[in-house]
Amino acid sequence: MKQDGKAAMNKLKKREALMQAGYELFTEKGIAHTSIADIADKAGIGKGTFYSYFEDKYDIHDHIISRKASMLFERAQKDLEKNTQIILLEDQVIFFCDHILNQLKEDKVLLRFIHRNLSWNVFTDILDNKATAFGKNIRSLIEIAIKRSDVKYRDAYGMLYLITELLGAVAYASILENKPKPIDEFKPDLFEAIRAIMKQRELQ
Amino acid sequence: MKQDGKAAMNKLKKREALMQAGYELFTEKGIAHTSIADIADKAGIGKGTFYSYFEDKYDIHDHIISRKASMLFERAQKDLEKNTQIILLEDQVIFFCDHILNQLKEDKVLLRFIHRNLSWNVFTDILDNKATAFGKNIRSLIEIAIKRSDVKYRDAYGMLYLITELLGAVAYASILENKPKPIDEFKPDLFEAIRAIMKQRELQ
Amino acid sequence: MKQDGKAAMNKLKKREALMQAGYELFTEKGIAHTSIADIADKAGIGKGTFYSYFEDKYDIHDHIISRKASMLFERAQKDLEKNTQIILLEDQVIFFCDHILNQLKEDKVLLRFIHRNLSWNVFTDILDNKATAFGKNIRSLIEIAIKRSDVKYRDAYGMLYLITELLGAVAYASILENKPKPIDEFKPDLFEAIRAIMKQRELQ
Amino acid sequence: MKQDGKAAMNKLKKREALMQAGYELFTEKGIAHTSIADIADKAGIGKGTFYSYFEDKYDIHDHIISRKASMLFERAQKDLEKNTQIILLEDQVIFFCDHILNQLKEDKVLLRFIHRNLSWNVFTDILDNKATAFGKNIRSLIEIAIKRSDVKYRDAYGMLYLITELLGAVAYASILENKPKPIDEFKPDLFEAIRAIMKQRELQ
DNA sequence: TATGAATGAGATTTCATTCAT
DNA sequence: AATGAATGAAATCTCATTCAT
Repeated sequence: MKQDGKAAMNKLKKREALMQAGYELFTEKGIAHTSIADIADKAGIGKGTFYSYFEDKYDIHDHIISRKASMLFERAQKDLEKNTQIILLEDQVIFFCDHILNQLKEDKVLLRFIHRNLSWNVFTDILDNKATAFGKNIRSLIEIAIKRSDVKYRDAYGMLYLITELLGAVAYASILENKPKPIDEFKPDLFEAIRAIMKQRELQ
Repeated sequence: MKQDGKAAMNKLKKREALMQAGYELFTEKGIAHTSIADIADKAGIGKGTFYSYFEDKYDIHDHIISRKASMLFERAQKDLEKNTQIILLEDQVIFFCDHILNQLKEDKVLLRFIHRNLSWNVFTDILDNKATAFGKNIRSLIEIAIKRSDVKYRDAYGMLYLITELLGAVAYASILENKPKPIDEFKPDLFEAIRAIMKQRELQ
Repeated sequence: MKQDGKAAMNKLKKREALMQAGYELFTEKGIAHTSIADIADKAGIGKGTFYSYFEDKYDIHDHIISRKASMLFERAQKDLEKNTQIILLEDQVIFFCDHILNQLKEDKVLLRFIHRNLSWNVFTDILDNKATAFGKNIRSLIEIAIKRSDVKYRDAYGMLYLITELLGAVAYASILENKPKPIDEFKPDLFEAIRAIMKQRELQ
Repeated sequence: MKQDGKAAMNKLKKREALMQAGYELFTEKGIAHTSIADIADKAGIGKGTFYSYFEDKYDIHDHIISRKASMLFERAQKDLEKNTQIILLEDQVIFFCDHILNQLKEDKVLLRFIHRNLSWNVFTDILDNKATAFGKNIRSLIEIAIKRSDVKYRDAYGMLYLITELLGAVAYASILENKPKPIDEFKPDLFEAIRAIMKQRELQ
């Protein structure tokens, strides 16, 4: 196990390269038509080497989803922090959702990738993910926001989960296929729905 | 035209056998690990014969989804029609959702199968599906319900789609993994969210 | 399972071709350096087809051993039947052993192949093998020989097994490496040893 | 020359560890399904380091066989020396064989390992093996025994080889599978066969 | 000297698809 | 029309060997 810093760094880089290659290929061709050889080739890494990093293509797929979804949330969180004038939790949630929809609209490849791959497990993974660029994980940031909020909500986490799922479920068809409407027309509906859900969970 | 009734019946039976076999295998092992040979074998049909019924495993998969989701909706619709005392559209929607959740709770195999497979396309397919047991398709039934309702809603179809997606997105983790809560505890939250969404879309 | 004669015949021929190819390759290069592709190629059969006949290369290897050892015994048995003037069971056994050694001396490839692969299981397989060219299996022929013999032996089958093992154990080094002596010099020793073993098991 | 005693000891220990690991793995999974990585891992030694001790897995396999077979013979020889009252060479041989069978009965792993791996070459290797715990090698001990014996045998070494082979050929199926009989029932037969072989080679 | 990450040749294995029967 | 044997491309996966550290 004696591993100097350089070697460890190199391993991380290779892992990164594999995930990036996998991400591109999975979105281009789908997991069914992507082979491990494809991924290794694109990453500039030997085929056999793949197996010291991931078990199989489903394993790397899972890891990429967590990673990508984390980044999505992190970026939204980061920008939210900059907008210190948004005070109400309800407004913060809407800002967050809007931010994510905008990211997905800009990065349709990403959208195609995480589509229908958000789940409760991934959601909690993200919340607790220590491997973020921030010092703090997202869960603790959310906790702070909930605490600071004057308005309190019944089971706030459950509520956020519900909202996340709704967002994920709806984004794909709207952004990529304009169904039932193009995302910019759909947003008002969606945000109203989200506000309605939150309102109805307000305590007192 | 030289196809007698018996032969046609036989063809239908084989198609049925293939779909049932596919349904079981896809649920057990996932589409990635199910081969056409597996399906044909389980259906007791020659491998080559598969191709006279479906193009490939993705084709049969799509058909099974439509079929299963249709049945899910049909049963709920049927029971709804029996309960003539439920008059408000909002209550009808809740009844419908509850019915579907109950079905999925009883038939976890079905849940596992349709999980992540509902989409706008499937949704509209179902609405227009002529191959139902009813004389009328579901869309026309919904149209009638909307027309009869005293309360009118902004973009009723979009609203129903939203609700469907929310339902599908949330059912899996709740029923199978009790996350974030067991479905029976989660239902009140969910139904309140749905009512909130509807309320906020009421016209006038 | 409806398989006409022609198709069944064809399957048998393919099986035969695979076994012959396997036999040649295993003796040329050893099992470790023979791949399934090699075998299929040499047999003029698709690589994938191999798997409808045998599980893996160890499976076909076992089948070839049984087959080849059977043939070895069958030929010896056949020639023994022709020599009706050899009456004593002891002489028949020696004739049998001599015949086998001669066959192995002539067919060193075969020797190399069955070397250290005779075991009690293979031995009994051979005795009961119905798939011989004869109408009768070897066991029943031996039974007849034992019954006819005036001299009776204690546990005749165990005795034959012992002799077979001794023969198999010794043949390789002697025929192929002249160790401890060339086979023709070694035979007298060996046959005397066999006669000694038999003598000492005579009853009465 | 700059190799101090400690380093040399360490090398020996590693060699030992590799052989022990190889022994266990070869017995468990067979040589075909054991990789060099497996052996090095189990020995707690780097994969690359394997190559400073052995050429490949066949090389280490050979060394283990010699080693294990040597130990088997050595132990039998040692105990034979203690029993000074066994005077006749024939009795000594039987004692020796009995001792070996008992060892194999107690150590079925060892039996499984050396099964089908005894050969004339291994036999002579053992006889001349200088790397035994004794000061003297086994061959010289046997020579002494032969010289001392009043009864003389035709080609004594060839005779011993024959007996060794018979023993090896028969031990496996009898001890592990009780075929054709459990070893304790089979022993009388076997020993009588051995005595018969020896008797018949007595000179004068 | 020892290590183990990396390699890629080559082995095994799967399976969609064809096609003679 | 139905079959399932045959195919071989392409996938997965293994592992002996090298070599920078």
